Amino acid sequence: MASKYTVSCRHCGLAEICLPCTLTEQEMATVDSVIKRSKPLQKGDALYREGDAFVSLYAVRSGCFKVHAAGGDGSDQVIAFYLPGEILGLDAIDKRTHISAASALETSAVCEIPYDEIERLAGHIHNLQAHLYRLLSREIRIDHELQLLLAKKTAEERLGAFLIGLSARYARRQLSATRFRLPMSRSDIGSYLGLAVETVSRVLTRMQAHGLLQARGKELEILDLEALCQVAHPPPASQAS
Amino acid sequence: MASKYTVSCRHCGLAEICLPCTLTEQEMATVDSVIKRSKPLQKGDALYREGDAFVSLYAVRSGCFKVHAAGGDGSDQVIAFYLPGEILGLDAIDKRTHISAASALETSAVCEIPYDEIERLAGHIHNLQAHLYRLLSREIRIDHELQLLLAKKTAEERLGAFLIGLSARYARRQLSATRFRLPMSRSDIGSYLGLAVETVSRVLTRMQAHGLLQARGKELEILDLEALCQVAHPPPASQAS
DNA sequence: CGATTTGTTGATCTTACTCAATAATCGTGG
DNA sequence: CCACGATTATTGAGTAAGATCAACAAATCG
Repeated sequence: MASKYTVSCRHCGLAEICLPCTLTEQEMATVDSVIKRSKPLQKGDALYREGDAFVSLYAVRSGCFKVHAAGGDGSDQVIAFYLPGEILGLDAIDKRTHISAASALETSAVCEIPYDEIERLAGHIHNLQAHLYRLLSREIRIDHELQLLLAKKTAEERLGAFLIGLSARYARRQLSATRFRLPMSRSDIGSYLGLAVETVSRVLTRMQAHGLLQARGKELEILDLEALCQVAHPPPASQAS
Repeated sequence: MASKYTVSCRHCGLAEICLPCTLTEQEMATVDSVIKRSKPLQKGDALYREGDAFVSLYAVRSGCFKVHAAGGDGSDQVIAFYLPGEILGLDAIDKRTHISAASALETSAVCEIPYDEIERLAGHIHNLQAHLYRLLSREIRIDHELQLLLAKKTAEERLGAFLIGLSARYARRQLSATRFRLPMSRSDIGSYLGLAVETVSRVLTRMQAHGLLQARGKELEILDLEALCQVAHPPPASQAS
């Protein structure tokens, strides 16, 4: 008899968050048995560094991580943010080496998923195999969506789309879609979106002035999600004033 | 006895191009048997469209494809280019729907890899399973590298890095790294790199004036790969004049 | 061979970057 | 707990890079 579960240790409480997959009780227990619960990381701690050997995937249990890599010019470019229920390290499977670093943005905890073991299990459990393919595919899809976001020309569009995306991710976790804490700094956001810190700050101020949101430090409240979507997705060749 | 082969139909002649994987002769034959050779597509033809049901992955056999999606503002944003030996459609596995379209940039041919069948085979052939994970992981890695490229501020850096990347991909196929045809239009390049067509044209002209390359229409010759790398990877806080 | 698309070049303007100064927040130790 | 320094965020002024608009040239295609 198959029941709805999730690929992640059950003690993590991530059941509703990861992609749902259908495994039997026994299969689920087998998967659980290879997943380790790691000790928490403090703000700024590295989960892994550029060049580290790839051993495990990590499921964020709590907190938030940024994945970042050194750009050619010495700057540290943010590639992605990971919230609870999301999986880090998928880009390292191929080369068996981390090409980017992952750092905690606040006190965070992860589940460690030793890759060789989960891959071995996938050979026996077909639904697990299919689940992992979907997980990787989803990451690719998200990356492609980000490219669309970054193609948006104005700073308002980028930041708007970014905030809407964050909101949706919190909502998926049953948290408020309109009131949350930005775990990352303005400069992380800027790096991620290809904008200067000052521009991020200015755009937030401007959005606030227009009554779209309320930002006090890292606390954010979206006051007009509708209008924010308008800003992020401008209707073809027309400005709604 | 296992021998070195590649996941792709043998009649495609892609043996050196795709990720190498170790399969027995018999396993290789089984994989080959599910892969179909499709009829060629003409320039502008769609391999699949946004919203199409996902059925197969496609290995580019000859020619070139662009993957593109409608941005919020109605524009058609280029997400990626695929050259022979590269696999299209990996972003659609999760949702079973293509979220972007793929179009031939010139007369092209593909091998069709029915996903359900290859996934089923992966359940039996462990090396194939692992190979597919690496394939997906590589796509994620490439996307992350692109993000680093797009974070590069100036048009020169982006275009330089783009051309170097293309050069490397041609070189991997045993073709000239310094003399090749750009299969895509200037406006495709601009869309991909987040630049206006005019900027792409101007930067190419400028690079030509500096003796870095020779561009006549779609024909490109890199005259000074060393210097082009300098342009793409500017040394920290110093301008080489 | 003419029509249409694609590419180049020029002039102008806007956006976001840079530099700079100030303000708020955070973390730490007295 | 509060004061201190350090980091992070905001705001302002000036500038530069690239977008846009426009005209023209070249290539492609039927």
